[in-house]
Amino acid sequence: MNNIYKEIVPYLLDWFDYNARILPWREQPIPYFVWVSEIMLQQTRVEAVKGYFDRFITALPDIKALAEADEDKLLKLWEGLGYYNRVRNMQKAAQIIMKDYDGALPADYDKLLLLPGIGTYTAGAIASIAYDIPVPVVDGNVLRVAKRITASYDDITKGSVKKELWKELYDIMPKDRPGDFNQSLMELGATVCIPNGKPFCDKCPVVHLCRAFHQDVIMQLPVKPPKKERKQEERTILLIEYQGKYAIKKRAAKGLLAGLWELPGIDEKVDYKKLSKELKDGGLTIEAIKSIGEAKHIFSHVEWHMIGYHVKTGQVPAEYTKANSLLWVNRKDMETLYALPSAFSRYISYLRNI
DNA sequence: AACTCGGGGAT
DNA sequence: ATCCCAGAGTT
Repeated sequence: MNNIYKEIVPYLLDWFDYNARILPWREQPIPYFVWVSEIMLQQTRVEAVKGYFDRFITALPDIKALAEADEDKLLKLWEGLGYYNRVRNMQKAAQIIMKDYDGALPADYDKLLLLPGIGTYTAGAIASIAYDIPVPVVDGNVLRVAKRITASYDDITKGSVKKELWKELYDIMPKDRPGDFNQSLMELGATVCIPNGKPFCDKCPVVHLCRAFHQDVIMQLPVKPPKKERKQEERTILLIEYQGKYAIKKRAAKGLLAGLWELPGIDEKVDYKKLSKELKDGGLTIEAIKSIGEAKHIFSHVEWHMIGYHVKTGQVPAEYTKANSLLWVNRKDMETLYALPSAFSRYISYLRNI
């Protein structure tokens, strides 16, 4: 077997010894800490995670605390990180670990893989970093570095390509330092062999082995197919004020921003007149309606184009509150107790400045 | 295999 | 405005 990746191992380990970033979750490789950090890091940059990790493990210092945590508290700790099913799945896994594994993450790649929210990447990361088990990780960084080193034009979004790379790396894993090797590949991808912009090949410890560098095709790799366009959606966002409190609403348990809180609204853009009619039909007594501007929020595959209104009411029938499953909260509670995603930030900040 | 699921920083 | 990020689950 002629595996090109075997040659990079010593260079990457030596490089990692001197160039590893100092990160909060690297201070102690406690399995729970590794797990939390790896879940947070899924599709999320290191810089974004830094502000969340310490707060999370301080609030929920161990697996037992995570398993027993209140859902609103959990979501509030995750607010802004996105992909909220990550934290819900992590809690489900924590409950399974309490029940089946006596409160400790299993030191076994296949058992890790069975837990909710832990796929091939995260199982490999926990196994190698926390338990020194020689299994590889294949994330976006590893794919990019690997395809450049081999000057391969494989479509890295294909499962077969990821699977093949996993096997090739599995065969050359250094048994003494699997976690460091995996992290060195990702670290190289994040800091030297970067995705956007020109990589710093002059600082690369394996440039002498890099086929893309020698063929001068670095910027053409890795190969990914173009993504499809985002769906456009229009919404009206309402800041309904009643006796100094404002209405919020819990989103559906499935779909976008599942289970998070939101400002109530309408699934289309309505003008002053139509809004006025809709509210009156609902039984509200309106004292004033003020337009509070338009806003756009871009998700991965959807765009919201919003128009907002501040509605002051003199009377809200209990019927209306119930029919729309609203919760009335003051400004402070809205910001501190309930996870309101940043899609609404423009209107939340309007409220803050009243 | 294709879709869904967030948010933000760099370019 | 576009890309992509220490991906996983569902369809």
